[in-house]
Amino acid sequence: MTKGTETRDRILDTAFRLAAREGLDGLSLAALAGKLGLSKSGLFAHFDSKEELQLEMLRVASERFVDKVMRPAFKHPRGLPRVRALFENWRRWATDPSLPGGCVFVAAAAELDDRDGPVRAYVVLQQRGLLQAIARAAKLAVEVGHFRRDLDVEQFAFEFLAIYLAFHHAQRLLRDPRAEQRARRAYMRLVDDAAVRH
Amino acid sequence: MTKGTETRDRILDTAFRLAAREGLDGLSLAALAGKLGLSKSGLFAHFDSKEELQLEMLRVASERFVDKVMRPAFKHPRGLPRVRALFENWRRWATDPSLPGGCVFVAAAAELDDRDGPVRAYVVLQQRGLLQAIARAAKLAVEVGHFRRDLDVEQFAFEFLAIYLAFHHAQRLLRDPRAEQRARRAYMRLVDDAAVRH
DNA sequence: TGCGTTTCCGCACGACCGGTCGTACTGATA
DNA sequence: TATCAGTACGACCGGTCGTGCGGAAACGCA
Repeated sequence: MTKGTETRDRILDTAFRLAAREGLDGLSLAALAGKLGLSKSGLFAHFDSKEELQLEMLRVASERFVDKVMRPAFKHPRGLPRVRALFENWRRWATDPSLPGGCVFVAAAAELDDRDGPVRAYVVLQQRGLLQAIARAAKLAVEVGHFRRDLDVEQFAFEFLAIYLAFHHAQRLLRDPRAEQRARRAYMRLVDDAAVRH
Repeated sequence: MTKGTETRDRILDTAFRLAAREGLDGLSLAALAGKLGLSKSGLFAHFDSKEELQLEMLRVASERFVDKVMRPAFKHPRGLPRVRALFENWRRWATDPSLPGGCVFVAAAAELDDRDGPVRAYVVLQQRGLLQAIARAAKLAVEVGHFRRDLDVEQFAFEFLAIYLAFHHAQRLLRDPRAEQRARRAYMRLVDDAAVRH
């Protein structure tokens, strides 16, 4: 039991890294097995299908995301500090040098947007949850008095996500050295606008 | 020569539509040939390699983009009307029902962000040009007195693109019926902030 | 009408795809 | 010691991928 789950974890971890670079489809069983020093069939002993592997890998990615972005942010006090932590953690997530290849979910989102099936459904769920979490943090910032009372928190979440996507785009595709600065300025503008008028 | 270029155009047009749905890699010669009523080899007679086909297809996509988004926008008077037209045309481009599958460049951007080669180089060039065009339109809006003089027009372009990417995300992946409204509100906030204080 | 070029097809290739097969070694249980 | 689930192996399946080649049909000009 021990050895099995350990190998399974290794598989999912490697799959996670590989998928960030190659995408969900680009992740081939042969390449994954090769990188693991495993045979394709040895790999397959742990999963019923490639789709199941993709799903499990995305679940692992979600856990990591929660561990690295959400949970640490929610340890900061409600309101602006927490929103700021969310932004910084998230920005770091997209450029984590130990996890090269950018954000799996950004890649998956583009790949899956016109398809159907359980993998797409999972990514949609994850992204909706993410938007809700941002909106919740914004709502708390309203309640705590950092943001104005008439703030549309879902609109806030939409624009928050927008900054992240553009940052990812500028950083990974365009390799713009000013990407981080641009994202931070956009974030400041967003937060300034949401803040209570003084 | 006539028949040949005509077929070539048909190929590129169909490739363009297909690639929007399937991505650059997902676009397979067999599927493309099938949709064209051509054999794979007959199709291949027009291109030296798949990579060349991808490049040519992207060039066609760029032309279409210029035709449908940029050129009509630049017929509007300088300043706010032109910026607004840019936004509306672009939004329409991403949801054009006659071109299903979303924006090719968004799909390509996610696929190519970690690779190298001429296709990636072309997409990067195209995206940089796009950002420059937005920045130029913003600069004209400054000169015309619609935007404030201290506006960072490149920052404006970054945030303009951000809204588009988030709109694409919300529309195509999340299928959020409020996507358009969200994008428009974000646009208004961006333009309000860029406008001259009164 | 005839001829040369353009355009396309049939066919085959090697590589790789996701997936299955029977097999064998391991360590825990009985 | 016998049994058996867990784990991994190498060989192999049918299929699809991009690509190359030789020839036939259609075209455009004389």
